[in-house]
Amino acid sequence: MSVGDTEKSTSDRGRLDKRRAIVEAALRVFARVGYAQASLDMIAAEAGVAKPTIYNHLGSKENLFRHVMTETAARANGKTMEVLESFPVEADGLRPGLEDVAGKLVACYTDEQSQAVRRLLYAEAVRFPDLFDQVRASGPDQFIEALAGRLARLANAGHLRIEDPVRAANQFIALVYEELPTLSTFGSRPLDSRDAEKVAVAGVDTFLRAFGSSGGS
Amino acid sequence: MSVGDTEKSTSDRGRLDKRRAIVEAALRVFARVGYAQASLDMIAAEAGVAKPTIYNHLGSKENLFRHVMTETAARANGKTMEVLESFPVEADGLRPGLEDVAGKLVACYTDEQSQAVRRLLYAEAVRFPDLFDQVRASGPDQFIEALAGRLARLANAGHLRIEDPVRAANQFIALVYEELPTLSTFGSRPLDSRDAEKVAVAGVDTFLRAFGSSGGS
DNA sequence: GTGAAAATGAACTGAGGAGTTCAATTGCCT
DNA sequence: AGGCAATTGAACTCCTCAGTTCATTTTCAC
Repeated sequence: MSVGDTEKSTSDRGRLDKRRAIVEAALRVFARVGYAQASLDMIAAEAGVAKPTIYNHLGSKENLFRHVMTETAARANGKTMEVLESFPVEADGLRPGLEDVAGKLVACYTDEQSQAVRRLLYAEAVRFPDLFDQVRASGPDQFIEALAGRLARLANAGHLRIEDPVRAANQFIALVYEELPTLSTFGSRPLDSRDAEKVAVAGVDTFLRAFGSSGGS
Repeated sequence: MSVGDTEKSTSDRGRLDKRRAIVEAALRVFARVGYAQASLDMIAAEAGVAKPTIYNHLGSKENLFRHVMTETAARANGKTMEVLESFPVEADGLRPGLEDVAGKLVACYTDEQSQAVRRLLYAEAVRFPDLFDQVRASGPDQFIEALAGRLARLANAGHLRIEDPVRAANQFIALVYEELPTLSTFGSRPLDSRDAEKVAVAGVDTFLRAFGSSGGS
């Protein structure tokens, strides 16, 4: 019966909206109960859609999962790469600049969808090893390279003392994220944002103690 | 559902060799295919045991999984704690001492069973959140405390400049493990031990650049 | 309006697996 | 050798769930 469609935003409503609703609902359900425990009836109910519609759009449970993962990961990775746009390029304001970047990275990392995808990828790494590789290649690997480039520029200008930029990039990430995964039980537990901020600042501090060229401050 | 367990679950019931065979086989099967995909028929076959024997010993699939996880985790955690026994206590030989510890920690981390347990815990964190907490509390959390204590002693003797030993301990771990999880696709891929060793040495180097009190080297 | 494409719901199939039962057998202890 | 507990295998119950079918209804484009 007449759905009282509150939103008929654009032209192509029927099919595309259903598809988006399905994908979004699927992410929520997968994140909540895991791949194996998620039934298509659950997802259909959560999306407000009939089960055959899911098959019309996405073919199979496995394919739906792949779509959800790659799509969400791509969005999350995009946001992470954007963080580098505010990466400091001069010695002036280096520390606050790095702290800013670190804080934003932590925010990206602790983003709900981002954590959900990561957790699901780890969880299903046995079942979908190719998915894991694909997402990592298009995300973290590229990010590390980009970050290494920024660090190398700073080192080149004499603002940091770094021999191996890729390694330094990895260590920057490691220090900034530090124990976030354990703190949040891999995303299955909320994380206090003040704690996260402290970890990020402390990570930057240690990074600068190790790699800073001037006094450090 | 099942029974009032008088909870002599661990021993007493049935033959010991059978029980051990079951638990060992279960770990292998769970690690290979994951919890949901592991059927008790598979495990029974792998253990060379009849299916009812599993129920005789361990009651249910869920209980079997819990036993396997806690038991294996306890063994792995024990080995990790042992590493601290060789932790350096003097400035003399500090760097090689730390490199030795770091190398041993990486070895513990990359141990096959240890990785399997970690992967399974992450994978099933949604289904068994309490298991995750339990294992972490009896393992990593205690280890961090112990490591912080050792670092604090070194700092107190003036061999390191550390304000917050717990944070320094977390950062030590973060630097030493660095990107091991991603390198090995969370344990689902073999890891070159020379790479791992390099990561550990580089981690110690950065740690000492940040926290060392003398020249460092 | 009208018709085609899409969505719906409900019922159905088939596979796979947890957990149980039981009569027959094996292993162990004395 | 006798006896008891543990083990075995096979068949069986029950349930969940992916994926399908189809007749009916909704949606949208023209």
